[in-house]
Amino acid sequence: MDAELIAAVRRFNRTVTQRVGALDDEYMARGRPLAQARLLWEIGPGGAEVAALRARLGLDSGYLSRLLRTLEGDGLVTVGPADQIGGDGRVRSAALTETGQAEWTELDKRSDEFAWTFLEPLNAHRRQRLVAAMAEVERLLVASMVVIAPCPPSDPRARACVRAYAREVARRFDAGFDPALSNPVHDDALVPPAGVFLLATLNDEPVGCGAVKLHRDAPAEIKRVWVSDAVRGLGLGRRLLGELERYAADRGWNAVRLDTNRNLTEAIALYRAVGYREIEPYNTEHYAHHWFEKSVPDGT
Amino acid sequence: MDAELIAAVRRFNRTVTQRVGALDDEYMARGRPLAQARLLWEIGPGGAEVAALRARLGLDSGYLSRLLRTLEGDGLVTVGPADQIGGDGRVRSAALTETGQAEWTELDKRSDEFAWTFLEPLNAHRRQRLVAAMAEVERLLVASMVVIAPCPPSDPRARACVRAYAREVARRFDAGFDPALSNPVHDDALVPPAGVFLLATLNDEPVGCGAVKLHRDAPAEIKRVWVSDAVRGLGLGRRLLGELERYAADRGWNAVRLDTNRNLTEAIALYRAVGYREIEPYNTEHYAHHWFEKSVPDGT
DNA sequence: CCATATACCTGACCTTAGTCAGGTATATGC
DNA sequence: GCATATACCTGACTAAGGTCAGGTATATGG
Repeated sequence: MDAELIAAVRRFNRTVTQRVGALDDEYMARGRPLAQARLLWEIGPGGAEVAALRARLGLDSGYLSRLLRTLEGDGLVTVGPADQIGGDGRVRSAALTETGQAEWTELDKRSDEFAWTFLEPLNAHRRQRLVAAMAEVERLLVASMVVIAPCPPSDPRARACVRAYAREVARRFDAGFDPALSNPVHDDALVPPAGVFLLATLNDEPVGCGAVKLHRDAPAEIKRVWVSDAVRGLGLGRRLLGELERYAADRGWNAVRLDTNRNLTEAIALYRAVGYREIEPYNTEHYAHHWFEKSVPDGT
Repeated sequence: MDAELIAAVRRFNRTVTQRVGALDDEYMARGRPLAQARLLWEIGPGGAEVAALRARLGLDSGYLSRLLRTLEGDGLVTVGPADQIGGDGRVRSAALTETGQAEWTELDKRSDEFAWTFLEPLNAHRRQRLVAAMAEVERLLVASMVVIAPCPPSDPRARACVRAYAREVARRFDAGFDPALSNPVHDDALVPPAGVFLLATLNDEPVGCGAVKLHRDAPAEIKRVWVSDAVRGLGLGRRLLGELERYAADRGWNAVRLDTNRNLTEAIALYRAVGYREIEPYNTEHYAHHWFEKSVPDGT
């Protein structure tokens, strides 16, 4: 741990996040309790389902209900059944009344004004620099906010990742990608104890994935490592690979291997960088040009 | 107002300040109420006077007393008379007990760990970039956190600024600076209605100043514009000049003038940039080589 | 159709944060 | 030495944030 870097981050946390965060809250609140203001904001002009609000704001179900009743009492919000056709009759949905819309617009305006207080004292050149630096901080902090956790391959978020993976290889392989020509991977093989599917999420949105199959009497096999464009270049691929290797190692496997297409050059570079070495083909995957193996240290 | 820049700042506020700020609080709190944890932190290994804590944390006097009693009750802090020799007998000072010291060290360690969570997933190169971007954001946000307000020239913070100003010109003038050779400025001339002294503060620390004398039957005269190294290059000098000009204009003066030394090149560049034009000498200031004047629009 | 799960709700309750009106002891200007 | 200000304190009070144990209505798997 580099003490100087840590000190710099701490200074930033103190002066920027604490101070700006507190001011932002004040602007947002406008005399109203902050929790109410935030909720009003999250409901937004388009309305939102109660469950979604609960998840986004991380509130207790009872607490959220009470907040909604208060906003209803103030004539800012109406809560009614979510009117999806044939939808779940228990689900309810909150929408802004006309007064609520006006209030939301006011909040939006004040948020703009608050942001402007940072830009206003600067000249055009420094404004650009500030915004660029903010974007850089934001992007690099994203790396620490990505959560990697096991997930059933049947989960809609997992499916979304695999579809994105397929779309990407279709775009990059020389002759597209036809799943029928490729060795199939069954869900069952990616569910413990046969293997695992890891999902990487950023604020609960899927941004990457990876899977490993624990073959009987053979090295474990890594499949479907994919990282969303939004978070590429932040070391997520490396982290996913590491977690998959550790998963296999912890369960007694001492080597992992994988196949890949020659067009995925950054992936190949990554494999080499983290210690994979090229081996003879161990399967007949139609789209593979390279096969790699890495021995993984015992998990004990 | 540039909508794109504003949107970028708002995104930053949302993802960085809100999220990181909230996490930082959690780390800090460790099960203890946040206000207590913050107070414990602010007391620090060296102890602190109660008044200083009140100012730094912005707490109500009664509330702070109660927090101190709680920490005392938990055996973390002792509060006793501030033992300055011949000091004010009303002033009291808080210090950490041994347990309190241990707790403080733990908070410090956790703060380090929290900062490390941002750095850890990045490689060395990106760590440097993150820290550099954070420093840039911090520096540019400072501009919006500087508060300019009138202040009696006898205020200790005003005196500190004027001393810093004198030190700086002593360093930069060709033959040093001897106040006895320079036209004196009396405090009375910088107190309304004769004139005003403006103090620029950042978190209540003085970081700049400027004064204007409202001469009878003559243009107003700007004196002692100084900006601390810590905030130089953020447009504070320009802001101070603008406020001084407005002060004079609002009171019926339609021109301001000032004298300056040839070595203060950035100041001279600033004067020209904001509309001052060079005039014949209007006084016999020993250290002046240039005299400037600007007409200021009526305040009505 | 029954058992169980889920989505949302209500009521009871608690802690934390913070304000305000005095109170006591010391300092300060005249 | 008196009036007034100041530094810190106590007690009474309030609002906000939040938890928890049920309750009701709808969904779901067998």
